[in-house]
Amino acid sequence: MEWLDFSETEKQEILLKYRLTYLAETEVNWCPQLGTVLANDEIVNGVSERGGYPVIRKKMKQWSMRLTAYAQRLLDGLDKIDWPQPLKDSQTNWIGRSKGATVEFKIQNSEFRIPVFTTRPDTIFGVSFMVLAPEHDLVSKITTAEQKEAVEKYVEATAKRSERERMADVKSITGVFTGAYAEHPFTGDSIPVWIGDYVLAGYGTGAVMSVPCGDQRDYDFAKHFNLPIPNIFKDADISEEAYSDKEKTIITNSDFLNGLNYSEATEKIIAALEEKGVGKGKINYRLRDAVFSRQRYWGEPFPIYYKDGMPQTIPTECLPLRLPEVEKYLPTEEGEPPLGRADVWAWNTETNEVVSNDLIDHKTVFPLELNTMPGWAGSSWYFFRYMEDEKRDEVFASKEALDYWKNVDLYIGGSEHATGHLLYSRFWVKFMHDRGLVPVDEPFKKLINQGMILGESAFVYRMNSKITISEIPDVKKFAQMGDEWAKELKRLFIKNVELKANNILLSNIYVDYNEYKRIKKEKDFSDITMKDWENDRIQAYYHLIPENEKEFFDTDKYSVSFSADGIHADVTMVNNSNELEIEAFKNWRPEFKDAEFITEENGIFKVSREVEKMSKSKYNVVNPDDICNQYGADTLRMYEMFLGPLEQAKPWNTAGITGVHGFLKKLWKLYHSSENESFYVSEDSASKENLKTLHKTIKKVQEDIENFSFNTSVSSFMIAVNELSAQKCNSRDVLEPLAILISPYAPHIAEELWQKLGHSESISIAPFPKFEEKYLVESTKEYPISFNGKMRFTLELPLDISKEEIESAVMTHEKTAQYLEGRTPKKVIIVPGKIVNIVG
RNA sequence: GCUCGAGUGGCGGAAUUGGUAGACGCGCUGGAUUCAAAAUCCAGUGUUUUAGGACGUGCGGGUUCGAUUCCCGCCUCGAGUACCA
Repeated sequence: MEWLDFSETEKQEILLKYRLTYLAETEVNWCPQLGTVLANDEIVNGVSERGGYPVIRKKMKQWSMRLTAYAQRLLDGLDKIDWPQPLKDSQTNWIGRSKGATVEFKIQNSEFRIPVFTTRPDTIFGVSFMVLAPEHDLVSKITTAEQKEAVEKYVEATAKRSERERMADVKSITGVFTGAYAEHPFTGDSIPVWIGDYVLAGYGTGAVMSVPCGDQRDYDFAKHFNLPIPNIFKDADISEEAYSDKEKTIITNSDFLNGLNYSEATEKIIAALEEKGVGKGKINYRLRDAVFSRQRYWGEPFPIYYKDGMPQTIPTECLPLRLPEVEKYLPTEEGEPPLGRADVWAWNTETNEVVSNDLIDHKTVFPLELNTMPGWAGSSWYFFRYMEDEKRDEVFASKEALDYWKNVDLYIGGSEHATGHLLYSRFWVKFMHDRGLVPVDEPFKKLINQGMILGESAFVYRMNSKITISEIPDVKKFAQMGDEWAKELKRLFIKNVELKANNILLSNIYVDYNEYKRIKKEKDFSDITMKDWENDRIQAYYHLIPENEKEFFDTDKYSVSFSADGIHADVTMVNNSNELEIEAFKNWRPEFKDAEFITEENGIFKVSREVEKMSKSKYNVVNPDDICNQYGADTLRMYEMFLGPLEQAKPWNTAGITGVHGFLKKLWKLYHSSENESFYVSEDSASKENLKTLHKTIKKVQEDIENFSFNTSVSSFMIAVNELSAQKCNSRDVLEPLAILISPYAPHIAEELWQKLGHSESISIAPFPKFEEKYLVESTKEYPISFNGKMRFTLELPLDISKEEIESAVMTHEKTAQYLEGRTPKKVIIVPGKIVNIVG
C-alpha cells in the first residue's frame, strides 16, 4: 500500500537498493592523473597498476555491481572447477568469508545503537571499549561537546592520509575518545567509545567491540591508551600479548559462559543474543561490490538516461547504443568524462533515438549517462559470443549453440587475473545463468596458469661518491678565529652539501661486475684520502677525475667514499659471455656519450645478469623473430615446449636451442634416406622393432598431451627419432603416423613431410594414430637385483615364470653369492615384473 | 606476519600407484672427417675412491625389504595477501 503512494523517483530510489547493478554514492579509488576510478585489483601497492600514479579515496556517485550477493556461490563454485589451488586460494581469501555474529550496543543517554561484527562473540564479556572507524556515520552524532574538537581534528587528519600512507604506517597507533559510552548488552557496564583508523569503514559495520585480552590489535590499542584489559580466559597469560588461541580457550569471568570452550560458548552466546534481540549469528564477507563505471571513452556506453536525476533504462529493442563522436578522448574541463564532450548524446523517449543535446527538455528528451563500462563488462562473457555462427545478428548466441559448447574447456592464462577478471567472469556467468541466458554457471572448466617467460637483464654499475668533511671543526680554534670561523664553517658546509646534491664526482664512470664485487668486498673505496693514492686501482679512478675536483682527494679535509648502483643495459649490447659492447653502450643514450669505463686488464667489460620480468623498461626484451629467422618457427615452438613444464616460469635462454634444431634435422633425414639425401619411404612392412618404437611414442605422447606435459613429449620424439635412425627405418607404416604425432609440435615440417608422403589434404585433419598394446608386449624383463635396497646387478628373466622360479634363478646366480659374502638372506622380496630385493 | 608453491649433476629438466635416481637436451672432454673451420658422426661425463666400493634428490629425524615420492620438525627461495574485528 505504502508503495503505491511513492512517487516514481522514490520508487526508483528504493529499487536501486536491490538491483544487481546500482547507482550509489560510494567511496572509490580515484586516480587524478588517469582521470578515472580504479577497481581494487587495478591498484598495486597503493598506486595505479597502469602508470604507477597515486590513488586517493573519494566519494563519488558510481555504478556498482552487487558482487557481494554472489559471495557464497562464488566460494561454493570453486569445488566444481579444475583450477590450480593457489588461484582458488587467492579467490577464497579475496572473498574472505568469516563466521561470527552481529551485536548491537546501545549508546547511553541516546537513541543510537552501534552494530558491530565479531568472529569471537564468545569473548563478549571481555569487551572494555569500542572503536569506530573515523568515517563512521555516528561519529559526529555521539561525540560529546568536550571531545568535539579533538575528534574533528582526528577525522580530518585521517581523511587526508592516502591509502598508501595508511598502508606504509601500520605500526603507529592512533585514536581519540568520543566522550560517549555504550552499554554492555549483558552486564550493563559502561563502555567508552573511541575512534581509530585501525578500524576500516568498509569492512563489517565499520565498528568493533574491542576485546583486548583476545585480539592483538585491541590489545595494542588498550596498552597505548591505558584502557583496561580484563582477562576472560582460564589460565591464559596476557601480560605480554593477547591470547588468541581458539582451540585451547576456556572462558571464565563471563557469567553464563564460564567453563565453556570456544565452540560451546559461541553457540550459547548467539542464542542469548537472539533471545535478547540484540544480535544474531552472521556470516561476513571481505568481498566488496565492484565499481562498474569508468570515466574513459573506450568502453561500452550505459543504456541509461536520467529523468529527475534517477536512472532509466533504454528499451532493450533499441540496443545497442553506440559511442558518440567526440573531438578529444579526454575528460572535459569541468572534470566530466569524455562523453561529456559529445554534442549528440541525449535520449528522445518518443522516437527512441539518440538526439542532439540541444533538444534536452527533461520532458521527452533526457541526458544520457556519461560514464562507460569497464573492461570486464566485455571480458567476462565474450566467449559465449564465439559459440554462435549463423544467428550472431539476432542473439548473442543461440540456445543450441550454448547447449552444445557449454563452457570453456580449457583456459590458459596468468594468475594475475585471479581476483579481477576471473572472479568477475564467474560472477557474470552466474547471473546470466540465473536469468536463464546460459546453461552453465561457471565460465572456465579447467584453468592452467602458464609460466611466464622471463628476461635476463644485464647490469652495468655506475659509480657514486659521497664526500664528507673529515676535518672535524675544532671548537676552540673556531672561537679564536672570530668572524672568520663562520666563513670557514660555511665554506665547508656549502661545499659538502653542493657535492652531495650534484654528485658530480665520478658520476660518469662505469665499472663492470667483477669490479663491482671487489668494491663491495673491499674497503678501499670508502674513506679515500690522499694517502690511498699509492694503490694502483685507485689510480685508475683518480686519473678520470676532472682537474677541478681533485682537491677532494688531495687534501685531508674531505673523505670520499664510493659505492656503485646497478643500471640496466640493453641486452642486445651484451654477448653470450656477458661482455658489453662499450661503443654501442656509449651511443645508446646521450647521457652515456662521455662515459668512462673501468674494464678488466684485457679490455673486457662484463655485466651482471639477473632474471626479471621481460619489460621494455628493463631493456631485457628479446625478439623471437631473430630465432625464427635463424632456426625457423618449428624450432622456436618446440624449444619453448622443451624448456620445462608449462606452469613453470623460466628465463628465456637460447643456449640449448641447437639441440632442438638438430633434432628436426634428424627427423628430416629420416624421410630423406636415399642417395644424395632425397626423399624416400619404403612400402615394405615395418619391423617389430620399428613398431615398438612407434607405439611406445604414441602412448607417451598421448599421455603427455592429456597432462599438458609437452616438454616430455619433445624428449620422447628425440628418443624415437634416435632409435628409428639407428634401426634405419624408412617404412611408410611408421613414418606416416610419426609425422602426424609430431604435427602439433612442429606443424610446418610435418605438413611438408605429409605432402611429400603423397597427401593432398592438410596433416592437421589426419586422424591421430591409434596406440596398440600388442607391439609393446615383452616376454622377458631385465630385473634389477637389489641387496638391502641397493641395486647391484640386473638379470634378464622370462615374465611368465612364478615367484619361486624367479627366486631360485636369482639365488643360484653366481653374483648373488658374491654379494651375500656367505650370509644367509633373511628375506627375499619379489615383485614380479618389477624388482627383486634380497635382505640380509 | 599469514596462505600457497618449489628445492634433483656445471645448466634446463626426467623418474606411472613407494621399486634400477639423473631420461632427453645443452655444456664440457677425447676421437673420426677436413688444408682449416662450420656442419656431421662416435665415445665418455653425479661426487669421491685404496677402483672392491663408499656417498648422493635443501637439512635433521621417522615409517618401510626398499623413499626424489609417505609422515614429523627445520632452512632457503618464489608467488599471493596484508590492520578484515
